[in-house]
Amino acid sequence: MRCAPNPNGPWHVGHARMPAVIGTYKDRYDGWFCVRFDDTDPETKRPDLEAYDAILEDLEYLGFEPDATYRASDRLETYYDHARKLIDMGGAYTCSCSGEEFSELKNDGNACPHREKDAETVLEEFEDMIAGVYDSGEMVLRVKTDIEHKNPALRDWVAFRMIDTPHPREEASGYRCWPMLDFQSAIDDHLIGITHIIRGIDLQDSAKRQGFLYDYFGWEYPEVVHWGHVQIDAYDVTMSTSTIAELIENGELDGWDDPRAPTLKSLRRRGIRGEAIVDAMTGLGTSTSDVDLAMSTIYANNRELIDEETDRRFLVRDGTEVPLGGSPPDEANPPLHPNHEDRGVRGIPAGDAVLLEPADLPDREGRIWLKGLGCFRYTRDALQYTGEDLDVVREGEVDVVHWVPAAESVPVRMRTMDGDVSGRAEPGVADLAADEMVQFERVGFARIDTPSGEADGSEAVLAYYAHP
RNA sequence: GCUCCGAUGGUGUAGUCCGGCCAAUCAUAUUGCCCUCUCACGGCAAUGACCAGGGUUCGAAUCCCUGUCGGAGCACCA
Repeated sequence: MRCAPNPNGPWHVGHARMPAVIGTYKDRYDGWFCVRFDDTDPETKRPDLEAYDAILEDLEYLGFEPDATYRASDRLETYYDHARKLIDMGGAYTCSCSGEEFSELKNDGNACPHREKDAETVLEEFEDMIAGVYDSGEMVLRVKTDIEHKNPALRDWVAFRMIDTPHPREEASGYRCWPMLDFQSAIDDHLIGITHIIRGIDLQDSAKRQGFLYDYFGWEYPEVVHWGHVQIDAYDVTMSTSTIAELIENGELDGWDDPRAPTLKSLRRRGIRGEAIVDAMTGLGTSTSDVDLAMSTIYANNRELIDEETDRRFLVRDGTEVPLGGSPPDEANPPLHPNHEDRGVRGIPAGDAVLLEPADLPDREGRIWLKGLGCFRYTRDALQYTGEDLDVVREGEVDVVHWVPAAESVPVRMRTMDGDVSGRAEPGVADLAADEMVQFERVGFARIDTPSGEADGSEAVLAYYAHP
């Protein structure tokens, strides 16, 4: 099987579907899969030189390693050779009709005058195309199919056209005569030995178009499955590489890994495992109708992967400072993980005042349980320690909330899909290393991106929010 | 206009080929209860779907027709 991306940027979440499915099938049925960059349009779908590696990196993040990697732009001579053979068989002709002219003839089921040229002339003109004698738009090579075919989309389609703009890859920059996807892909799929093709419904007619080529060459066409488009809820930004690139260009997004961007790099930075995405994608199956993937499915998968191994911490967002009174304990020692007492506890000094999330501030004379510390009554703008037993929590009389000391907490900047959040975390968070995951209790899972003091000019720990 | 394709709960999916075991599977989401010093994890429960209408049949989610809705192609894009 193959994954044939157009290298025009790093992958968005939807791109994960192809490797997820074919990679999973490969593992299940002892198969083989390659990545083939279909970079045969240096102009309208101009490849981005950095995208080749970016895509391979995204693939690695998802947990797959291709058995081989190809670039169509390395293989022009192969395509030319097959075109020559096709011309010899009388299966193609050079055509200088304008797109409009031809389209009109074609829609009426009429052949253009160039269709009946003899193979020799066609070959000569094709060699001129390769030599770059023509300018863009002057000449194309068409595959002779059936000009009266009931589906107009299949009638005498273009196999090669002239493009004046040089290819961005230096190795391919000399070519001017480029194959269209249907020709390139058809030849490659056979030569590479692809047995099964999965592609989008936008390419529904491709197999039928390419079938004419396979018939000329006497080849057998691979099995094809078409699937619909995937949409993902939870994002304001469209899943389109060019749209995302534009938003980055004009500064609305910080980059491909901005948490608001629906890209794999973004999910990766938030600490979501590739496996969680792959499982969600394979769960979509391969139906031909369009599907909506709920981000909550990816989150649920990820939570299952990381919950047991992720330690707990406190983070208070936009904290309100409240003084403490009544001689509470000096320090709280909640466990690092409630299901794993053996991992030990964290030490959180209480100090004279704490920060609470505004929504957690109790009503006047109301009681609240600061987790790990004890029960307090909110009186005269201060929290007075009541010394009550944990039973008040067990009885459900008092709500348990998270908190941090006002003095000894560490500043945190947490980037989320909905914008940045600033807050303060318990002291231990300052010692966490980059890439560690934490669960901020009652807030959610997050990935430590940059430890305190390491970010440029910032004392704050930089974290990326993953999900609840 | 011409040509393809599709339609199962909020979302995804199984079942459709070879009609009965489907008063429809599983997951996720939502709600409630239990557990818990987290609104995490875990346990239990509830809500919730075969696009519509005809036909064939003893019997239709499954086969046929029509309609409705949705998607795609008819590019010198991929």
